[in-house]
Amino acid sequence: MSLAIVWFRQDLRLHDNPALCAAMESGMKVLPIYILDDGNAGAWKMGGASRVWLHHSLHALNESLEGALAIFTGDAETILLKLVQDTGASVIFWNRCYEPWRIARDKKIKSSIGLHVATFQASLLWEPWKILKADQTPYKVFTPFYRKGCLLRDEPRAPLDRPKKINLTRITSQSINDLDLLPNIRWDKNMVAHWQIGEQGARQRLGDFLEDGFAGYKEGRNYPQRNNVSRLSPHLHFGEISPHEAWHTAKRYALAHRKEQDLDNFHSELAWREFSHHLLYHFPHLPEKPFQEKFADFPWREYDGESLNRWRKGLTGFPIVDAGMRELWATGYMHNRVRMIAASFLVKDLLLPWQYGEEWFWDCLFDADLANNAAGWQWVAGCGADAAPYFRIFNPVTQGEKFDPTGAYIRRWVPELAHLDNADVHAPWNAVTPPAHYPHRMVDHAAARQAALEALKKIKNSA
DNA sequence: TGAAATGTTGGGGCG
DNA sequence: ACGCCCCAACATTTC
Repeated sequence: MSLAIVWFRQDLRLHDNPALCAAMESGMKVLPIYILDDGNAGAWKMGGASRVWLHHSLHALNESLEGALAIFTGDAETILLKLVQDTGASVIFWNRCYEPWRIARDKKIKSSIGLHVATFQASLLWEPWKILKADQTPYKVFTPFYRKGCLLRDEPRAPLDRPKKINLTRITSQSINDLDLLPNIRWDKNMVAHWQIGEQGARQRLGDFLEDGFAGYKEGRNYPQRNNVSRLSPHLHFGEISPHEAWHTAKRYALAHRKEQDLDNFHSELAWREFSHHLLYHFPHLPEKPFQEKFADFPWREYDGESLNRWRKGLTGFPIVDAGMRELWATGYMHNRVRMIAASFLVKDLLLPWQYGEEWFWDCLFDADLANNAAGWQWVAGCGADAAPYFRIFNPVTQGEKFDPTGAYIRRWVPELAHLDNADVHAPWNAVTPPAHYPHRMVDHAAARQAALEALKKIKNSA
């Protein structure tokens, strides 16, 4: 009986897994594998938090596969060539990935492996190369991308069922623990307690979100202390649940509960994820270089380790910024509204290059995703496609008052401020007795805003 | 998926 | 009664 290899990558699930289904339908025995391929990732080797998540997610997947998941580490091409030779496998199935380095690597493998490779769409709702404007160039603005490019095409396919019985085969390989994904200093333990990692947890999370937080999503998703965001991002990144599943399950729920408005907004957020991947696919330098070329001359401040560290550790003296940075440190996640505020502070108040923030998020976020992270940072910095205009500068006090009106989010993550009343919790320097153990604000926002606008003038008129 | 500065309007206090 | 000022509330413009 011939053998099919199913190469799991960013699709660590059994439900709605087209590569796995195709392998099943082939009637062959199935060898499921995972390869940790750091060498080919270049500068974008997985960050610390991502590795922790991966460790647990692989364990969960392996359990679903009755312990049959074979583990390898090293150059994927070398490993696959040897594996095919050793096992006599006759076909490889995988679901497509979209980071530039993975595309290049997979393309190379396809041409060198010498046997049939079947690849599938599983991580995106629309393939980036299919969504083009009439002139065959990629969209650079979200709304037409989504409304004309995506919505006017076919609706995303319905998710596939989990295969009932998989004809698994086992080989000896490394174990997941050999991958050394957990840190030596165990900072990860409290972080993972906030999550249920793995396919089961991902499906549970979607269900809980629909029950507890979907109604009022449109409005509530901006308020970090509320339950109105899905928190699916790490699960989606690792493919523990597919975007198709999220799209259709939310739709079913929304139609049954008359929540069409919230559905539109939730779908639109899934589409922002599509848009980020679309941009990265068509503009592979997105993680390194400003999308708008004139920003190459932007007068960023010199590297300043002291300021950068205060931002990283949540010691800027601006409560909403510090709360976000500490939420990130403690949970591997930050609410989206707060990401925008904290990111804006780094690039506009501190005038430090967005790439510094991108690197920190890459290392700390459980949902660290090359496309989303790069597109998000460029958006905030004002140098991205369809970006916020540079002069749109967030005021951390105003944003805090608007989106955390009771200060509940700030009090949760910055306990030094918990005793302040609502009038002072967003601007503790105004308190009659400022908190003793909280840093004074590291910049004057009004002055920092002026400096940022000054800096903008230097590039405004260049092409 | 901003905020601040500037402009406009209209009600009320007051001489 | 009337004009004037003040200023909150809202709208528009600018960065």
